[in-house]
Amino acid sequence: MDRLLKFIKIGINEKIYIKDPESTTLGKRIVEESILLIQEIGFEAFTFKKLGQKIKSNESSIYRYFENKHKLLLYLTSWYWGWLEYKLVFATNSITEPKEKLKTALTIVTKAVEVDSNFSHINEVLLSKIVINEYSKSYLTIEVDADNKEGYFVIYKRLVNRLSTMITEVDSTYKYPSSLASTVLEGSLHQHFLKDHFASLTDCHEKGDPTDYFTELVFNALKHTPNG
Amino acid sequence: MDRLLKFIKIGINEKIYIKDPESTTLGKRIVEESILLIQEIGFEAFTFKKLGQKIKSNESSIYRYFENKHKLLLYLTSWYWGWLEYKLVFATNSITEPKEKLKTALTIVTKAVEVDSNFSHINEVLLSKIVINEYSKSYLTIEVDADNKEGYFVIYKRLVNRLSTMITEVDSTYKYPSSLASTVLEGSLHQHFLKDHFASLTDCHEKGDPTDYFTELVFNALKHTPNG
DNA sequence: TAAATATTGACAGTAATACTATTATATTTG
DNA sequence: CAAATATAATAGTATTACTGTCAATATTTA
Repeated sequence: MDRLLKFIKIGINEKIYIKDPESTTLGKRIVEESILLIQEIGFEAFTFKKLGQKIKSNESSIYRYFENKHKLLLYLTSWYWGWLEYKLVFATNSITEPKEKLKTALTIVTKAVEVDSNFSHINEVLLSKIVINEYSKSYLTIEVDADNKEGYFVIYKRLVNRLSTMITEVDSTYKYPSSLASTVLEGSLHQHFLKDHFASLTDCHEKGDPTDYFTELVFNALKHTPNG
Repeated sequence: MDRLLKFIKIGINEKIYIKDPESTTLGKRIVEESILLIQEIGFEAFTFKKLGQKIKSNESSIYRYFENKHKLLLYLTSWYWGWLEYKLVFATNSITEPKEKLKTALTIVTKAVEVDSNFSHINEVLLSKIVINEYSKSYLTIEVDADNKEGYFVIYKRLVNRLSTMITEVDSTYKYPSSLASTVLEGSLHQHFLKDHFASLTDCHEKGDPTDYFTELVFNALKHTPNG
C-alpha cells in the first residue's frame, strides 16, 4: 500500500499556501528541509531566514510559498493528518466487522511512526515528531476561529469524525463518540510526548505503548472487548 | 474552604521568578494584569512593553520580576495547578472510600472554573481560560528537559501523581494509572477548548460536560461504576 | 529625622525577527 | 529568441526582546 503513496497527493487547502510547494523543486525543498530544521531547533527558533541559509535559497523566495511560518506549520500538520487519514481509510476500508475495524483504526492512529516510506520528499518519522511537539501551537492561537472558518483544520476534523463514526458503529448507545475520538488523537500525541520528556507521567514505555493503553480504554468505554 | 485561600500562599519554585511578585504591589499588579492582557490578546502578541503600558509601569521594571514572558507563563500556570491541587487535597482529604474520593477528584479537576474566589488578586476564572489556551506552550518547547530539571513543572507532576494514586486505590490491578491521570488532566483542558472552538469534535456541551465524560471513562477503564 | 538602601521609572541602545519592496539575474515556455 | 516567470540579492521598516544607565522616589534603619 505504501507504494501508492508515491502517486497520490495529499489534498491540502489551497489557502494555506501562496504557491503550491509541490509544484516546484524549490517548494519541495522548502517543505523537506523545514521538517529537518524545525525538528532540530524547535518551532519558536525556526525562521525563514535560517531555512533560506540551510537550503541556500533566499528568505524572500520562501515568502512566495508561505505567508509566514504559522502557515507552513499548518501545511506540514495538514499533510501529516492527510497522510494518516489515507493510511486509516486504506487499512480499514475492507474490514466489515466494526470492532475489528475500530481496533485497526486505533492502531494506525496511536502507533509511533517508525518507518519512513522513502517515497516522497517528506520524512514521515520526523514529521510525526513535529506533530507531537508542535501541533497544538497551530490551533492554540487567538486566530483559531478565523483559521477554522478558512478551513485550515478540515483534514484533522474529518479524521476525528471518521474515528467517531467507527466508535458509534461498535456501540450506537455510547454518548461521547466525538469526545472519545478527539481524546484518542490528542491524547496519543500527549502520551508520546510524555514518554520522551515526563516518563513518570505515563505508563506507555516498553511494557505497554499508547496503542495498548488507548485500545483498552476505548473498548472499556464501549463496554466491549476488542476481540470476540 | 475558599476563605482559607486568602491566607495560604501557593508555593512556586523560586527559580521561576527573579523577584517574588507576591512580595510587592507592583508584582501583584504584574500578575493580575498579565492575566487580563494575555486573555485579551493571546500569549503570542503579549509583550512586557504592552503590559507596562497597561499597568502604567515600565517595561524594565517588569523584567526585574520575570526574566521573560515564558517564565511568567510558567508562574501563572504553576499557580493555577497549585491552586487546583489545594482544592483537590482539601476536598478529598476526609474521604476514605476510594471510589468516592476519585469521583470527587475528577470533578474538581475537570469542571469548568466558573466562580472567582475574589480573595486574591488572581482571577481564577480567567486564569483557567489561559491554562486551557496556553498551558501546552509552557512545555512544548525545545527547553522542556532543562526546564523540567529545574523543577518548573513539579506542581503539575505532583497533581498527576495524586490522581494516579487515587486511581490505583480504586483498582490496584489497573496497568495505566499515570497515563489515565495525565489523559484526564490534559484531555479535560482539550475538551474545554474544543467546546469553545471545535464544537463538532466534542460531545461535552449542555447535555454532558467533561466531568461526566471523564468520570464515565475512568470508571469504565477500572471496570467499576462510580456509585456502589 | 537623616542617611542608607532598595525600588521604580525614563530613556537609550542592540541584535534579531518578521516581514515588504526593488532590482537583477536565471530559467522556462510560447 | 523574445517574453514571461521564478528566483536571488539587497535594502529597508517596524517590532520584539531584551540590557544598561541613571535619576527619582519610596522604604528601611540607625
